[in-house]
Amino acid sequence: EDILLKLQDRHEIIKDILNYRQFNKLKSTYVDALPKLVNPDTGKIHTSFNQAVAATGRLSSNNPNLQNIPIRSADGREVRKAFIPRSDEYTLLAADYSQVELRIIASLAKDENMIADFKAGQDIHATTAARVFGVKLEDVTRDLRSQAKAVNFGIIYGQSAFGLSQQLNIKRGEAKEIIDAYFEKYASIKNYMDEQITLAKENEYVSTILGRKRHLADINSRNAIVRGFAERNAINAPIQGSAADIIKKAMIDILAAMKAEGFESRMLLQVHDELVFDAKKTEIEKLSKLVKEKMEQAVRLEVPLDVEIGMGNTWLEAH
DNA sequence: TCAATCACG
DNA sequence: ACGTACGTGATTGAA
Repeated sequence: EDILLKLQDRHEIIKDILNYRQFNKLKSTYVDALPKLVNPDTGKIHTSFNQAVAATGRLSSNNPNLQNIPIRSADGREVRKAFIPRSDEYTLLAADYSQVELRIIASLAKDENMIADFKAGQDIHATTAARVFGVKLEDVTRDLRSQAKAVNFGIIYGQSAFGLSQQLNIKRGEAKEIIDAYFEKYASIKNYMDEQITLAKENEYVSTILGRKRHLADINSRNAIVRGFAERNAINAPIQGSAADIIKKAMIDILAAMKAEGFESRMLLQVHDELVFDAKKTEIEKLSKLVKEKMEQAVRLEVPLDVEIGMGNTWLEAH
């Protein structure tokens, strides 16, 4: 798909190929498959959540996977509208962590610039653009913000100048300049990343904030390619895994409180940084407050955690 | 059984 | 010179 997108101007058939593939995916994986999975006894689709599959400590979902229901494309969003509350006495409530992985890296790295921006409630991709491109916050264009966003995401995964250049369709030299500027402005993040790799090489594992380990057997490999993968895992796993720790603790705290206080609402789904509830309308106010509080207070970081709550008659509307 | 593809965070 | 951004699951079609 990446390659076809880059070649789109070179032949008129490319858009049709991509379009066909998109519809084929939506039809086979969701539109045709999901209705067959409705349990006749409950009238609902029931998924499984796996606790010991993902190497970082995330949950995964299968039979069917309800963690990859479409949302990015307009046609895909039609599928999401099919997910609705149990009855008209209920509504769907979605609670999302905002920028949780960037908050975690800011906190773990103790990066004063990024911590200050999160504490001030700033638009983090915009402030990154201002710092990296050396412009005033009010002069950050849509394009600069979008580039800064790509860098922020790339950093979490240990992306190289080559990877960023491919992502942004720019020259490798330009990508290198952007990354150099980033690490100049966010020096603590560079230090943190180097530290994780050093720790990994010493211990053959890295750890999350709540102590989960990811073993990295290949971290001292003499094969540079194999080692490179392990080094990117050493950077990413503590971040992705700490986010998983945080939402898991929040889920436990929420469930305990809901039980103690006799809620009829139900926790339905977890999608990595989001929880979805079938919320009894009479409980909405109490439930939103409870969920937001438990998610934001699950752990104490150097920056506040921020949770956005939405409600609606479909899963799409709840966002 | 495996690779390719593409849906999500 | 090498390859180049992390983590998943479902579907399809060839081997």
